[in-house]
Order: sequence, then C-alpha cells, then structure tokens
Amino acid sequence: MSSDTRFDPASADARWQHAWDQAQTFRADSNSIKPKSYVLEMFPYPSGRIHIGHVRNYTMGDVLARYKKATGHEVLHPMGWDAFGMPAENAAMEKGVHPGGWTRANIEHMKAQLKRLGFALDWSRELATCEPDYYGHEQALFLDLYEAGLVYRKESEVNWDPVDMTVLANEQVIDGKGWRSGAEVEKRKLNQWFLKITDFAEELLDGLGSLENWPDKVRLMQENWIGKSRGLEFSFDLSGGEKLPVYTTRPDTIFGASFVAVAADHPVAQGLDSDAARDFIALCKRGGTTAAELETAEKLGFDTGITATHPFTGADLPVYIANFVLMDYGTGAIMAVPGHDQRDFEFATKYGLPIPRVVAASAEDAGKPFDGEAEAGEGVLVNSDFLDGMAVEDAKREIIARIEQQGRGQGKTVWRLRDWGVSRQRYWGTPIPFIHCDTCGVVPAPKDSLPITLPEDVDFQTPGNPLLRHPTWKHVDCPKCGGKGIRETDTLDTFVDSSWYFLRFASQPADKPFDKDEIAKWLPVEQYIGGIEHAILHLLYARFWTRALAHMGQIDVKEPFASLFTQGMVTHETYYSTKTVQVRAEGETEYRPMKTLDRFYSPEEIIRTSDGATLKDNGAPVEVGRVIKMSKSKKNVVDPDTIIDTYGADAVRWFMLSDSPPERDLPWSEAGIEGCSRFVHRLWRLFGAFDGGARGADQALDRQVHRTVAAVAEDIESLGFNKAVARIYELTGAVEKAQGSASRSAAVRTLAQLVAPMMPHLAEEAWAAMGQQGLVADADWPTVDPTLLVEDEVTIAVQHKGKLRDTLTAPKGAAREDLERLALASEKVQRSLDGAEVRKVIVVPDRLVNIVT
RNA sequence: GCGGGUGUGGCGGAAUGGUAGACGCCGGGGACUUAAAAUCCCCUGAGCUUUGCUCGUGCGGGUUCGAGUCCCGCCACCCGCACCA
Repeated sequence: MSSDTRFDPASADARWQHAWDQAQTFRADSNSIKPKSYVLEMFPYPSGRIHIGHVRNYTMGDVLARYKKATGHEVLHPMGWDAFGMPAENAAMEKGVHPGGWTRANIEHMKAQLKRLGFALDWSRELATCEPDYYGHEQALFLDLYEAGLVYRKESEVNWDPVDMTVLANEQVIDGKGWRSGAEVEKRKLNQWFLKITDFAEELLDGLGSLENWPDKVRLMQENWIGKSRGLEFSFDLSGGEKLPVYTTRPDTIFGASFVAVAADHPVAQGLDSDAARDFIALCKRGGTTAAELETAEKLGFDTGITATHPFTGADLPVYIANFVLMDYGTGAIMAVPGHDQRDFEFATKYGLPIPRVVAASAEDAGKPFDGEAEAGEGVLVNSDFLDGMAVEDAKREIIARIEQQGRGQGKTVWRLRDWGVSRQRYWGTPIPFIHCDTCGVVPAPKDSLPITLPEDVDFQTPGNPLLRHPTWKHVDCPKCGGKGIRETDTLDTFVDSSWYFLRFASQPADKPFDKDEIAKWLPVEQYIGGIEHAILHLLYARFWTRALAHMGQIDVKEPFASLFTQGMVTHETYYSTKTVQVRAEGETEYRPMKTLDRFYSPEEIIRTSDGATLKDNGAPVEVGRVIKMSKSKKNVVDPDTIIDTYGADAVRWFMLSDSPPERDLPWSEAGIEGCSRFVHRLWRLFGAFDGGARGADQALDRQVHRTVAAVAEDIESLGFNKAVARIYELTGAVEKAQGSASRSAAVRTLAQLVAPMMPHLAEEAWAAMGQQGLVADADWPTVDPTLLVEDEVTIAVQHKGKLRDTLTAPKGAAREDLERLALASEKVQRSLDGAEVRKVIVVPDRLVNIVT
C-alpha cells in the first residue's frame, strides 16, 4: 500500500461498519461453547440525539467487548431504549406530537448515530421499553410479584398542581410552584401502588458484601440509603391521657430531651381543633416533598399546648408540630435532643427551648456550653442520672433495657429504606394491569389479556391524565364477576422498565419475559457501565427486582451486575458575553453600572485562541467561563454527528478514552480532538510502512512490544483506558524510531491489533492493507512471551536526606551490599554528604538506596 | 441539611509509602517548502548566586530514613437525596 494515501474516515467508517453487519460479527450466540462475557452499558433515554456522554459510555463498553471477543469469549453486547418517560409527554404538550411517534423517531435517529460510531453491538437483540412486546411481559412480571405478595396499595402523598390538574414530579416543582402553571403546589394523598422492597432490605444490604467489583462509594451510598439503624421505640404519656410512640436512634441522650415533635400528618397534629393549628399544617403542606427541601427549609414549629411526661425525670415536655419531622420514618414523632442533634438544636434556638448537655468529652466537661451547634459525636454521658459516666454505646443498651423492663417500649431495628412507590399518574408508561370493580375490589388482569396496550388516540391539550379522561379505554368488564369494571389508569415508574431489561437482552422468547436456562448462560452481567447518578435508585431497584425474581424461582441469579463501573461526565468550557446594566439598591438614590451575563454562545459560534475567545461573526471578544457539564442552557454542547463528520469515528472514540481516567470528568476540547485526529493519521502512515519481508531482530523493540501488549491488556481489563492510550503512544514513538527489521514489522502489525478495540475502522483498514486474513475484529489478541517481560537491568535511585542525589544502573537482583557500595562511591553523593557521618543506609532492592546522616 | 466524591505544571493527567510531573494538549525554537498546510526534530513546573541548589501535589498539623500516597483538622468544588432518566 502507498504511504502517501491519506486515511479517509468517511469512506473507511462506512465500509467496515457494512462489513461487520454483513458478517454478523457481533451477533451473540447463546449456544457457543466459548466462555460467555456479558458487557452492558446503561441504555439511553431516546431524547432525540445522542449526547457526547453516551459516546463516552458506549465507547468504554465497546473497547471491553471487542477485547473480550479477541481473548476468546462469546460476547453479549446489546443496545436498547429506555423509551417511556416524561419528556415524550412534554413534547406532546409543547409540539402537539404523539409521544409514541416522537419517541420512535428519536430512536431511529439515535440508532443511526450509534451506528456511525462503529460500536460492536448485537442489534438483533434491540428492544424498546415502550413497545407492547416489552411492557406486556413487564405486566406479567408485575402480576407475578402481586401473587408473591410483593405488590400492595396504600395512600401516599404527591405534588399536586391545582391549575394543570396533574401530579408533578419533584423536578417540575420550582420554589414550591408548578413549572408550567406557576401555581402553588399542594401535597395531596392518593391511593398508589407499591413494591415491597423493604422485605428485601436485609438481603440487599448483605448482598453488597459480595459485590467486590463494585466501587466502594456506590456500595457505601446504597448501605446508607438502606439505612439500617438500631434504636428505641417507646411511648410518652401525653397530658390528654393518650400515649405517643416515638422512635430514636440515640436513646442514650434521653435525659437531654427538651421537647417532643410530631409530623404535620401525625394523628396528634391532625386531631387539633384550632384554626392556628390547621393554618400551620397547611403551611407545612406547601412546597416540595423532597428530603432536601424539607431539611434545608427553615425549621418551623407549632406549640400544640399538649405536654408529654418524661419517663425518667417526670418533667413536662412541650409537644410541637415540626416541619422537619417525617411521617414516613419511624413513628412520625421524635423526642428532640437539641444538644446532640443539629435539627433539634436549630429548632430549640429558634423557639427558646432549653439545650441541656448530656454527652461530653469527659465528666469534667459536663457544664461546657455549646459552640453554636449540636455535638453528635462520641463521649461519656453527663447530667443523666444513672447513665452518668457511661460510654454512648453502653448507655444505649442500658436505657433500652430499662424501658423494656418498664414495658414502655422496646429496642427496634428501623430502616431508612421505604417501599418503592411505582404509580405514576401519566400516559407514557406501562399500564398497571389491574381492574377496579365495585363488587370485587381491585382485581388483577388475567394474564391472557396481556399486553394491556396504551390507547393511541389521546390528546395532551387538556389538563389532567389522558388515560383517565379517555372515553373508552378504561371501561372493561371485571374478570371476576363480569360486571362493569374500570382499568387502573396509573402507569409504572420507568425505573421498573430498567429493572429487568438486562434479562430481556439475554433471552427474548415471544411467549414469556425470558427463559430461565438462557438467563443462566449469560447472567450476571460481567461488566456494567453507566453514570454515577444511578448509584442508588436504578441499581438498587434492579438488584431488588432480580432478587424478587430469584425468590419466585424464575431465575437463578441473585445479583445482576457482577462488576460495576461508574464513568465521569463530559464537560466543556462555557462562552458568554456580558452587558452593563444600571442598578440601584434599595434605599440608594444613584444608579450605578453593573456587569451582568448577557448570553451564552455555543462552541460553534466562537473562535478559541490560546488566550481567549472571539465571536466568529464580528470578532468581538467573549468571556471564557468555567468548565462544566455540558448542558443546553449553557450552550456548551458539542454534537457527536458534527464531530464525526469532521474527524471520523475513530478520532472521536480515541478522544473519549484519552487523558482523563474514565471515572473522572472529561473536558471536551477542540485542541484535544485535533490531536487525536493527528494521531489517527500518524498511525496510518506507520501502518503504511509495514514491510512483511523485512529481516533481522531488534530485541529492545521486541521487549517493548511484549511489555506494551501485556500492559494494555491489563489496562483494558481494569478499564484504565487512559493508561492504555499512553502506552500505545509510547510504543508508537518507539516503532517510528526503530530501524527496519522483522521485529519492527511485527511491531507494526501488533500495534494495529492493540488499537483495534479503540479505533476499529482504522485497524480494519490497516489489517487489510497489510494483507492479513479476515477481519481484525475476529483476530485473536496478540500473545505475550513472558520471558521478554523480565528486565535484566534496573535504575536505582540514590537519596541522601530523603532527596534524590544520583541514579545508577545495576543488574536486576543486585545484592544490598553492592548497591550500598555503588551508591556511596557516587561522586554526587559524596559531594552531598560533604564528609558527614553515615548513620544508616536503607536499601530497597531494585529500587533505591537512601543514606541517612 | 444529610450522604458520597474530587483537588498534582498554562490544561487533561501519570506515579505497589521509594527518582513527582510518564503520555497527550497548549506554547516557544528549528528543519522541509517560493510560500502555506501537513510532517519531522528540540525545549517547556517555579525560583536562584545555574558543574548545581532551593521550593513544589488545595490549606494547617502529624507518623516515617522517606508522604501526592498513611493519620488528624480545615477549605473549595462536584454528585445523590426516593415522581428526571
């Protein structure tokens, strides 16, 4: 081949993508006798266009999948669409398009975009969760869970927009108001469907221990989320004569309780008969329902006038309604210990309640005042009668024992984890397969009536749930009594869809969700890759769903993802212009100029130089802002199609793998992708210099080639792509410098194989041009000769006073005494020593000598 | 607020407690060219009294012969918080 022919990505990409399709190179065969490897990336929501973050995610998985194939595995690497969800309904409302049409058009476009990147995917297993042949099986599984007693209904609160007559997602509530209507959001109670994830709390917690190949941080986050805590539940006697059960994880601090607080929904609060109390409860109901909002909101309380008797001191403690107490956790009522809980501290400060100290560093500190905040740490008990002097843990045990003796309560394990509410009052989701009948109650739909499909003729121009107001859809006969019934009009949370898609990828019979034996062949997923934002919800729900199916005997796997990797985001600089406005602060008479943000510009609108940026249109300078996650509102996005057009798929893929460690954020830069593109062409020139007939050996080069093959393999297996990239750069430089020889020719061919998982199009082109047989995608990973990995000479660092003074070369495995002698003989070392007395010499064989004076 | 993470040159980053800055980008200088692009070569943490020395991994302490790495205390930024996916 001619080395002056430039590599043309546009034609090569299409040619090889077509060749892989034709040969069905990436089709996974369940019946293969090879060891199986299931590589999976989190499937995308079809929002319209592939985001650069997807490109990064899927490129990582692709490199691993191609490498696994080269190392003799039968690889399952599928792709599909998490196709239900709110954006489709938003599009329907804004543009008047049907959610299904919008979603399917998006899928088609995004599939074409993924194909352009040359991913080694088995497209024959593609699935979309919005199609009845997927969600029909999901309905069947939901009915199975119901049979197993894992599904139930209960009242639960939602954000209600009184103008749009609709339930709002948390993200649709902005400052307590509906995002579209601007109306004040209310909390409203609805009967909703729940999955009993709490039945599996202990299992899900214990199971984390077996997930050694999950990041510690994700395991920790799930552990905290499940939140197992040992505490005490006991009852206060109220002034009205009733008993008020409270739950606390700090029973040791009971002598520090200075008031009692209940949630706004608590019966004690609801039972109050005064306008002031009702007003306060209404106030609590405004605003969002999220934990973050509740806990950052200003602490507010209402004194009910009721008092509670302290079980040991007999003191009367005031009972408040407090906006930071959650009805869903514990008993919905707490004993408040302001000295040792920050929320209680803030509340007590605001309402002038006492803040006694009951834990201190030592007994002498019993009278020490608080320094503006609660102290939640360890210490010994003080001012606590019979607990004085005890450590926190001992005091907990003691108080639980006493309360149990009194018959007033008991030690109790409480979980933070709550049951999973799966009801959504929306159209674009899986219909929940139940029928409401006046005589029979809630009746499961018969399995042979599945799939219960969504009606197509819906409109989104009127407020409210389209399923609820559809003229015919919900009317159906009761399967039990044959009388008039009404379909459930709630649909399932889209997290349900993503809780079993990895099973459907592995096995997709038409008549059932999956086949048990086929699941056993592929699961668990060997490597799962996705964003850290899914660390808790998606991954916990998928683990739960898998365990629930195993519990019912439908599958034999308990943990779906053997190894998890969470990749970082793709970020980009922001560009913006400023304008000067005249402002006047309240009370000031003069206006003064203030610089403020005018608008953001997209990277395509500007020219970036080393010291700034200017507008393409008129050369006006713009500000270069922080490097942040790409987002449409900040306009700092790059479109994968555009960059593939310009640089080709391989340069884009290479960029995704270069520099930044995969778990960290990757800053996109024009200069960076230019550099990658240059490297693609540089490699192409090197491949052009392949000479199959060259003679002669170059042992140093052989060694480096084998070292690099071994290292790159290790790097890919540990997903250290940036390190693999650096090693390939190094080897490329060495091969370029080497004289012609058989070693060099072999090195060039090996290099093509090393880059094949990362730059598959270039590699195929080179492979063919070198006259190699078949596709490089089908070729075996180069073998490593272990004898070539052993070094015979090493560089020894010589330190004096812990600082490097000299380096010397010594044979590998040289004796300590020899190294010491060589080090002391060094002229530079002698100069540094300057006659000082050598007190000690530390020798680390093959590494360094440190001389201590 | 609670939970989790990150912090090393101009930039992305590398470094089993053992030579800090591999590799890439940017920048500077040179070669080739009528010229440009492309390509190739060299230099590139800071400072200084420059055969070399000192400082330097967010900040302040500590352990160690030796700390980017381990320990304690801070700061800044990022992510999650149950109806976004």
